Amino acid sequence: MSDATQVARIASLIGDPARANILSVLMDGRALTAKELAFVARVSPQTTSGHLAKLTEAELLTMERQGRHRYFRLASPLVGQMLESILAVAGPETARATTWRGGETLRTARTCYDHLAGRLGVALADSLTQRDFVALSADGGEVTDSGHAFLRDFGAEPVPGRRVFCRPCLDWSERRPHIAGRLGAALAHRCFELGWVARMRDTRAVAITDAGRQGFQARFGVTLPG
Amino acid sequence: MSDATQVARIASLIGDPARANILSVLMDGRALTAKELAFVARVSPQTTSGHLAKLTEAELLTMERQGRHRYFRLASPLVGQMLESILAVAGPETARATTWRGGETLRTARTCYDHLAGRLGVALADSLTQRDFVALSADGGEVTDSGHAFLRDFGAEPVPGRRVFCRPCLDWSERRPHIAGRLGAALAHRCFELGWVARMRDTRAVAITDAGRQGFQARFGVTLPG
DNA sequence: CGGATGCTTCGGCCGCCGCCGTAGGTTCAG
DNA sequence: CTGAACCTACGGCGGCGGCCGAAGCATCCG
Repeated sequence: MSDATQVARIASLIGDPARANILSVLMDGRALTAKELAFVARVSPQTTSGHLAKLTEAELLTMERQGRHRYFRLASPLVGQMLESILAVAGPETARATTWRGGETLRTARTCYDHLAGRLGVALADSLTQRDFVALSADGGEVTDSGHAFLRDFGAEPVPGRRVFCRPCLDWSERRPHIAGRLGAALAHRCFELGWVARMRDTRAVAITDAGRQGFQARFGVTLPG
Repeated sequence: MSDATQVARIASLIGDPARANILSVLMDGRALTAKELAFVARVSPQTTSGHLAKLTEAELLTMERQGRHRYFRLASPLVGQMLESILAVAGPETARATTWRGGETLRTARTCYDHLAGRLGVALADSLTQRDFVALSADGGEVTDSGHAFLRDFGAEPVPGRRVFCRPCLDWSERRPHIAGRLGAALAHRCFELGWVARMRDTRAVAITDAGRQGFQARFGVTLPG
């Protein structure tokens, strides 16, 4: 089976509006039940069940039983990365379209699978790059010695693992890279831990708290609009 | 309209096997005619025309008229990046092979339809241009008198035919033009004939031989890394 | 145990879309 | 001007696949 056939197989799965809704809402890395996903997909639970079976079969999602609930989440960061790259292509259209509820909030700060994106994510990447803590290239990134010290001090030392350490991820709304990979995940985790940002319901947008505004200014030199 | 709807719109376009074939074969940055694309898509020209219209409408492809031909290419590197990320999900083993094993080799030298591309292809174009053997413009190219003499001496006189004689082809990895058309084909053919380059299995990458390294240096003034 | 909840399977309906044949517009060669 | 090559527009056919109602398992609760 050729590469193109595989691409078509995956893309046709994402190409259905109901399934695209499901995948999009799972992009923040959370795990949701079939019923919740039926709601966001705006189709009946029966139909949703079929969609989820297909997505799981294709290894775009993973499922874990928990009592009588079934929780679904993206199978890997690769899937989130793929969705993000499709958004990057579809993005200009979205930007041209009328602003919808939450649009501006999403552009300010949101989660991208397990790291921070939007203006906040890009600003953090800029800050780290400008201070020579991180060197970003087209297809990878490295943390400098002083960068490691800064991260240790900040409390965001990435956990060891096989996953790529630091990777630039093109931001669909800002059209500039933010930091993904284990480093991106660690940064985001620490920001949530410090209460600098907080998840919002039913959206990937995150709220920046007052403490966050002060913290991002003090530690990263990033000034965010109040 | 939500971002998920946009994702579905783009993905459903890619989700058709014929269109996936078209996009995949264009991933190397070449521009192909509708007829050629009909062949790779394995559907009739009429059907292909419809597909190409949709892909162009969605700004995944761009089209330029050239006489009675219509050349199609990917609208931007973002589109190629998106396709790669889908491929990364579709076949981790396949993607790793293309990205890692062949990545650097592909960038160094590869075939683009029937001519040479990558750093080698761009370097040859630069050499011919700099010596006033070839004059490249945005939508075509001409060979000078001294250029014809050089080519005759080199043994790469293009065969007569209706096909475009000399055409700049934007190089996917280098983002600079290399030489396509009958001239590009003749050059590539002669390089293979001289044993300067050799095809590799299951990839568009080509290997540059030791004889090639010396030859490219002597005849074209092109120095290639060992 | 019986009812409620979460989820899946099955079956049938229906609309969308990919496909090609025919026909027509445009460009180029002789 | 004639014929050929390239591409597109239109119409009708056929099948894939999304959708829901009804029914069937699994799990939890009282």
